Amino acid sequence: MPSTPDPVKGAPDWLPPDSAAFDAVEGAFLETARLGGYERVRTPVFEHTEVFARAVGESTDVVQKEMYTFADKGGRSLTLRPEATAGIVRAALSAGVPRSGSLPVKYAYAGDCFRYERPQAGRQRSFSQVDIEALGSDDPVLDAEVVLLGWEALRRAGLPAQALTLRLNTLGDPEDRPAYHQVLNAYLDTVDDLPPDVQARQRTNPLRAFDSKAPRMSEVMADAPLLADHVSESAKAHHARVVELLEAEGLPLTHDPRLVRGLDYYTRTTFEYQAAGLGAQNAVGGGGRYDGLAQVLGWGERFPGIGWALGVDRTVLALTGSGTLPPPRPRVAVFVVVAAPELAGEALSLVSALRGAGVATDLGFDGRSVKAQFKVADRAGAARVVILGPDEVARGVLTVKDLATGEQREIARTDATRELVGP
RNA sequence: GUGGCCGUAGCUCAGUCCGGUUAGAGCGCCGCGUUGUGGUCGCGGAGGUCGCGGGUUCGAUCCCCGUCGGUCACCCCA
Repeated sequence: MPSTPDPVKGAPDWLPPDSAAFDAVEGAFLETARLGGYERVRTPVFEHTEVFARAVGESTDVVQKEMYTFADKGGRSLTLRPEATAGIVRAALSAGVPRSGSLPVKYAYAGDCFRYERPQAGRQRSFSQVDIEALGSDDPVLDAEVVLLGWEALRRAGLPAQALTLRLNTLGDPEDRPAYHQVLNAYLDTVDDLPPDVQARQRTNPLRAFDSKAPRMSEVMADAPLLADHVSESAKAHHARVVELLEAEGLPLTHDPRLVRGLDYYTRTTFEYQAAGLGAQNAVGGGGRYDGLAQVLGWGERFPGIGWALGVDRTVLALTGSGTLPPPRPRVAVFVVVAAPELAGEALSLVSALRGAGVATDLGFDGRSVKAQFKVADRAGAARVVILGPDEVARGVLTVKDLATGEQREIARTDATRELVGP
């Protein structure tokens, strides 16, 4: 017995009517980016593995256990992107953008990313996000703009403000890290029952101790020295300016000194948007500044940047949970009922002419009864049905029925496009 | 990678605890009630290897073991 293949674990399909919600959310995000002057970029879904290993960081979970890495037939190690920023920055560097254009450049991106994780509510192995990246400026005004745009994008997608939380933190500069790591490790060494995973991270990236959700660790970390208290004066001033600007805009900021993102490239400003009604995975978006990323990727000079990623799937989920999904639009405006099978060719010509005039139009197939075709028209959400039968053809007319009112009239065949355009 | 819960019609589920002749419901789908007319209503119909494999039994959707899949959570992130 032949059997159809199952979908790949964690790789969701989007079919109607759900796909309409997906498009609406992605569209709202991209439109917000466009209004902010961000231009669309596309980069490949795979990169050389080292792009992510270096950018995201060897010590991260993403690189250590979540990447789809494979060798191509030329023996290159390639990886399906687990996130978009690294590839976009790499593309900008490949094109010599730091030396060629007026800065900052503003990029927007939409597409799928891939991480090998156990799926759960709001988390899939193949997921879709929209990113914006502003490259080539370390102006705190830019930080504020980016954070603000993310908020507006989520609002435009339909999430009510009261369902959203915005968490903000600063991670300082890379140069601030070694001294702080010493302070933090000294503190952690005073704790005698550290969980093994935290002990392991102490060497590679002690900041990740803040990530641990072990009950014991929440007590421990409550008293831990905070990075925000050990950053340079310029980073502090930068953060203060960002906060000042965002508060002036009335954004409901939550200061979270323990917000440590799981990607190593973040510096200074980091933030996360959380939505209600999502289950355990409640972040619908996040981002931050990554002033050291270009250099990690081998660029010889400083090339700062900042951006966010918003989860499309997760936002659809949040909208579903809060019952604020917009109703899907009708599939077509006009439906042509073919009252006799031999008129199918004539019907196709009519449909084609209507489409040419910008009217979304479908027609009946399979020689089904007029009654059955009307049902299809109704389900398609058509406002009007055009009946094409032997009688109409003989007299050079069309019968047009308004499905909402039930009114029916005849029009001349030659007037079809003019009569059927519009409401 | 670890753990809880769950796999019965296209979908949502009942039945399984106390194994027993043709496995049910609602929705959806198809047709009929109009000889060319939808949404309501009525009637009829199609559709199921009860996830898969093995075991116990006279007999398994039901009990046992294994396996695969789904789901939620941990870890972590969008």
